Amino acid sequence: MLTLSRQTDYALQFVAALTRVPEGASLSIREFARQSTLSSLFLQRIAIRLKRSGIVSATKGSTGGYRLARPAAEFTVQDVVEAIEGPVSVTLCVSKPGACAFEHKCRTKKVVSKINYQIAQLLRNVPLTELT
Amino acid sequence: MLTLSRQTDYALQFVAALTRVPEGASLSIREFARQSTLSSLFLQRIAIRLKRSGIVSATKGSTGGYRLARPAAEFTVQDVVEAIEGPVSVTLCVSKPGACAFEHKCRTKKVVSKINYQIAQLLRNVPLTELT
DNA sequence: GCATATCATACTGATTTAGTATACATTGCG
DNA sequence: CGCAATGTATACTAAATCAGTATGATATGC
Repeated sequence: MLTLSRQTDYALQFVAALTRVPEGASLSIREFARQSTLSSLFLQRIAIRLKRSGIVSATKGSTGGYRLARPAAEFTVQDVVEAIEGPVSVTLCVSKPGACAFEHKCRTKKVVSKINYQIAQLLRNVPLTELT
Repeated sequence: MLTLSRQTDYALQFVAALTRVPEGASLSIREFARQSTLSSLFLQRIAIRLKRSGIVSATKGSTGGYRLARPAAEFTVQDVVEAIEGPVSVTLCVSKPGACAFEHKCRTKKVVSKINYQIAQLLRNVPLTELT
């Protein structure tokens, strides 16, 4: 339905909060959950995906938490979306060539691919600094 | 997941075929299903939505079928998407103000709204003539 | 009258997604 | 050391969405 999953939505909220964390400090899931009234259990899975994608880094222990792995200006909304949902793919045929039996005589694929590319590009033009 | 439903995909295929129907002629669901190997039952629901949105018009009877309600240049991909899925809404808060309890202290809404608008605008820039 | 269209509604099964539960591992600090 | 706070991992459940099907009604041309 051309909509971002709630996980991605929450991920953006979380990352937005991280852009405000001072250098050297960190933000724990519990603390962010308290601020945002989102489920901390749910946020955990999201944070881990962000970590695996290299957007945030984490430290364990009682004073630990998450912080951006690099300055906010170096990441874009596209990075966050891709970390949670995988590559933008408006239709199946864009991401999985051969998945559609009708592909060889399909007249819309070219246009759809172009739209897909433009949407990804659009997301790439929004750096995380805009979320602050 | 930022993806179009299969219904929308099929709707675009169908509309693309309609752009090639000569003035005065029409294309039946059955005939199009034969060409495209898509389910004709499934296509029916889609065609009806397109009709309700004024994109296509229909005539019943044995020589009936569908045709574009106006020239292809006057419709865009956005019209088709909206006919099937409703207004583009990247997150809930864009289409239903008040649905999110966190809305008043949300830091991402502004950016997300902008992205939403840009995506809709992008789709509006693709006339159906490009599907031919 | 019959074949071929569109139109309307309802149902089912599969897939995805949100959200929860539980256990484990690491770190800081008294 | 021992405890509390943190992240990490996996598995599960319930709700929502979506694809696809079935059936019947209504209109039209020949």
